[in-house]
Amino acid sequence: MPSGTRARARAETTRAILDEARRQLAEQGAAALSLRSVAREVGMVSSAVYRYVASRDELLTRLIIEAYDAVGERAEAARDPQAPPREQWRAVWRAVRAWALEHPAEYALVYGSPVPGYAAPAETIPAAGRVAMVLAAIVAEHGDPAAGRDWPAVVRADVLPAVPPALVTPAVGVWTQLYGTVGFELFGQYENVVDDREAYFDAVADAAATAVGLPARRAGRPGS
Amino acid sequence: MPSGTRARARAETTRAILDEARRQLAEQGAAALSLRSVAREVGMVSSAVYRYVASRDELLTRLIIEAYDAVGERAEAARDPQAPPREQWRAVWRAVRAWALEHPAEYALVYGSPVPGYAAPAETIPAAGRVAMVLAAIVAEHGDPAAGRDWPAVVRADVLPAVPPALVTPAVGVWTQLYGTVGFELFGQYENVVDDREAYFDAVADAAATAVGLPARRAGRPGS
DNA sequence: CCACGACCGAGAGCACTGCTCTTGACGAGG
DNA sequence: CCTCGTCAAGAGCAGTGCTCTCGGTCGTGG
Repeated sequence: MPSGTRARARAETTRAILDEARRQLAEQGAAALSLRSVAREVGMVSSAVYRYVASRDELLTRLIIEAYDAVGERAEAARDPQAPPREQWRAVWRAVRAWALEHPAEYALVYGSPVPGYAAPAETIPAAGRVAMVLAAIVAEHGDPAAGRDWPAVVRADVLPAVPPALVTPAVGVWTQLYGTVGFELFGQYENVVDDREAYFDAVADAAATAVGLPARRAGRPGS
Repeated sequence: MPSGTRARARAETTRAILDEARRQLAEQGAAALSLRSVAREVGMVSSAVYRYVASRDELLTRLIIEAYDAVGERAEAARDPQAPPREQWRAVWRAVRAWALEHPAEYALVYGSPVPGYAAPAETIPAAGRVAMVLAAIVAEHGDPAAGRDWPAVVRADVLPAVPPALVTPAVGVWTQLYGTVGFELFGQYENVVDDREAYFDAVADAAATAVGLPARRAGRPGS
């Protein structure tokens, strides 16, 4: 049985290491993250942090999971199930974009090109799907299957069980578009191209909503 | 005036360095690219390569430009201006995907998250636009401006002068979608999600063609 | 209550990296 | 022919990930 005192101290040190690592990640990016400098900042010698983190890769894995969870939480919090479908949709999209703009290095770590020699381990998978699940829930509840009639069924049916089969493929498409758009903005591809980034992003989100058959915004108030 | 013999030897050594660097990039990714190991493989000592390449960053910059040019060339070659618009479109999309699948590390270098501390210098800009120009040419020639009526005008009009103003914003959107889709496939996001990658990709390409108002594929032969 | 043993931090060390500076040789141009 | 620019080589600095060993400390089982 863990000792209590011992375990608490250990948890605190681990937290300090992870926090400092995330700080450095945010400031200089993933490749510049050095175990030695984390150790220095935390006040240990480099070999000591290996008692808490097996390797630099494992440190990155932990940061990846925390990042997935953070953006997933934001997306979940942004969704108001009472609001009209398209408003829910836009809120979630905006939440992902906002988080990405606030945490560019973490976003790059998670959705950018993988660090060479590093393959995302299996334990990242559940955390990775949280945003997708939020979007899928909106599609499942309000999507019109007719919107998917031009799409072939090339996606595994079981990945989004709640979504009407006809909408699964376009849903994957718009999921891709969300991250593609955020990534392009974040990595500077829209520099000197897109003027009003917010308006552009909202327009893409709206087109995506249409692609998965969310009902058009009504002029009157909903529920009439 | 350059000496001729001298200049030729210099050009050959430079090529050997760049080739070996690209080989290592392809095998182990950008972060694993080491100037020292390039030097070893080329048969020089590490300090000697600094006569040809100012720094590791400059080496990466050169590789980026070569990669942009390679994929741009492929895209240009894939387009047959005589073919029906949607066929041109699909051929270019497929060319980009094929190149990316053949050169994943180079694709990641160019379109993935930027290497930290590294800002793409200005000399990469012209090469970067080649694929976009090919797609823009198709849109300019065959796109129906009516397809852009739901899009706000939030993109600088001068980036794609040949494209009808109403289509500029959706064109940027589908340009994003191309790289988002290729990137997701390449970086493993479609693992256990998308079964038939080719069919999925073609479907996305076709939806994109519709978004920029390319005429629907006719049943009869064109030109009747 | 106390000794044992798990745990932990420190330090040295290995192999590697990017980059700089100095030294010596070679060969093309004046 | 001889000078001077160009080039390869080597040593060296500061940094990295990671391993191993050595003492000390502190919680826990007897």
